[in-house]
Amino acid sequence: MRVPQHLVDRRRERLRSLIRHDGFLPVAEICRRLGVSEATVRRDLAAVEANGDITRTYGGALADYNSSFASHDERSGRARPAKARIAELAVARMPRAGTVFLDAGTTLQAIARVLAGRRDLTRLVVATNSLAAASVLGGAAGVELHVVGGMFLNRQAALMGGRAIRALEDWSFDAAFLGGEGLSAAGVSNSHESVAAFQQAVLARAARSYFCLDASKLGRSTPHPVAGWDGISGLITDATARQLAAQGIVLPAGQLLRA
Amino acid sequence: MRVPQHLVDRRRERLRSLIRHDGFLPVAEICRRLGVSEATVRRDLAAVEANGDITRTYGGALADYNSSFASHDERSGRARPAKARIAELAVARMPRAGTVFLDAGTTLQAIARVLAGRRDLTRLVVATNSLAAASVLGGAAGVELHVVGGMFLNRQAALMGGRAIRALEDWSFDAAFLGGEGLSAAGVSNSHESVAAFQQAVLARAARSYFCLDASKLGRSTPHPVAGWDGISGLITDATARQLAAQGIVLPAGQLLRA
DNA sequence: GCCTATATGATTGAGGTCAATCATATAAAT
DNA sequence: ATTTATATGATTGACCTCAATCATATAGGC
Repeated sequence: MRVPQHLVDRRRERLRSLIRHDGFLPVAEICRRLGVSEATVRRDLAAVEANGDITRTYGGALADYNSSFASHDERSGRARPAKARIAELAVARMPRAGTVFLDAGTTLQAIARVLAGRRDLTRLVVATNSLAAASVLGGAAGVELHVVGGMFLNRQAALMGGRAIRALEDWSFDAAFLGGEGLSAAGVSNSHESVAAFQQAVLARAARSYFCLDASKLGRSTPHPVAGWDGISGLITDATARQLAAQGIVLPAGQLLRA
Repeated sequence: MRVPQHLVDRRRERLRSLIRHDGFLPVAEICRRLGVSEATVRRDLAAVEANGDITRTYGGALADYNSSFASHDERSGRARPAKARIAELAVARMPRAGTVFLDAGTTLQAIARVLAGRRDLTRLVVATNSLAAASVLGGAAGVELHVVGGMFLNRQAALMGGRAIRALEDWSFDAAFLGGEGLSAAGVSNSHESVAAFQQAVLARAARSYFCLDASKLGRSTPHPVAGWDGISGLITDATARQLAAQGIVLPAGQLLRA
């Protein structure tokens, strides 16, 4: 009945990605897809949930980016997940009135959620190419929300491509908040060229720019560079200066904003 | 025990935004926040879910924007509502390859859902200003999805305004499928000027154009006219020719497509 | 003002979900 | 090779969720 550890790990990784892909899955459906019993699914869910990427609900589990319900463990004093702390730091850097850009990605979604909860905004214009961020911010108090049009990329659930870049010509931002997939000595990089090109177009139109990446991106180098460290205003991350230095990333004080 | 209709509507609107904000909420939590019984919450959930913005799960409800889980209610073999029949008629009018535009609104959302289920599309380019339609169509087979950027209007969950109209200059459509709020002898009308202006811009760039409205819009005349009957290719509706004639709407055969 | 339609909360029975416990098979440890 | 640790599935009982039904109060139409 016992199964090798590496198969267990693989199954749990698969579970994690299934949930993140679908947003929500009921336990019965997970059983069917994974071909294991409910008991095992529940145990797996407990294990993956402890890693902080998903949240269990009665009857299933959902990806964390879908829910600020994760906030219930914020109250219960435990260490809040890295993304939430990054999000608060990013929102603190936003003006109460002005124009900002929000990129796509789970970290940016966390930022959108925190931003939607702010009650002191007066006239903040937010532009985004992320449908998820738009959903969260739609109707938020004090926010005028714009979506930058473009071609829908399924993987990122975001709008990209030539039309998106052209749409940016309409804009200039007081501050841009961007995500990324790789974080190395050379700077921030992404795995898709169209994403990198779009982000560069955003950078060109932003007075200030912040990259928001959690520590899991550290050391990963993806093929399409976006920007070097001298081109950006700040890196918002939960990684320590020591961890960053180990990867050859040394930033002047003020440019590194630790969550 | 009975409560005024506008309060019910407001509570349901609040429910919708609560769920969209938090991504997921358990029923018990909704009860607490709305201060009503579980029975009422379940009824509200059923009502809001029918509008297509959220998905119920066992024990709660989650925002639709990420879940491909919304299709379960199509399976249930009940008599399909008028919108679904309108949707199938509209989708039948779409080319398998080409460029089409989808407007915002619940009827168009139904169309998007049917379109996403089609498996015979080869290279259909779909442009929309509706975030809901985009969510549904994201990743659909054979569809290249584009979102027309613009300012987000909370009421319609769609993108409008000058930027949206300017973004249309990039496009020309083989066919456009549009919604509307009023249906009278004069033609189709809407309650918001920016919506009407945007739709007119779409019409100007579409070789063919179809308005898709269910019978509930019959006789309602809203202040901002969009188009007269001579300017459009067809009206797709579940209303009978007799019902239409009673409102002074007489269309030549071929222009009236009855669902 | 009267009547009807309906929004609500309570109740109930059916069915779903969960954590705990246990037996078992087998991967790791020695 | 033997022993130990653990991953699994089945079972059980407690708890939860849900839809249906009903009584009731009141909004909305006449």
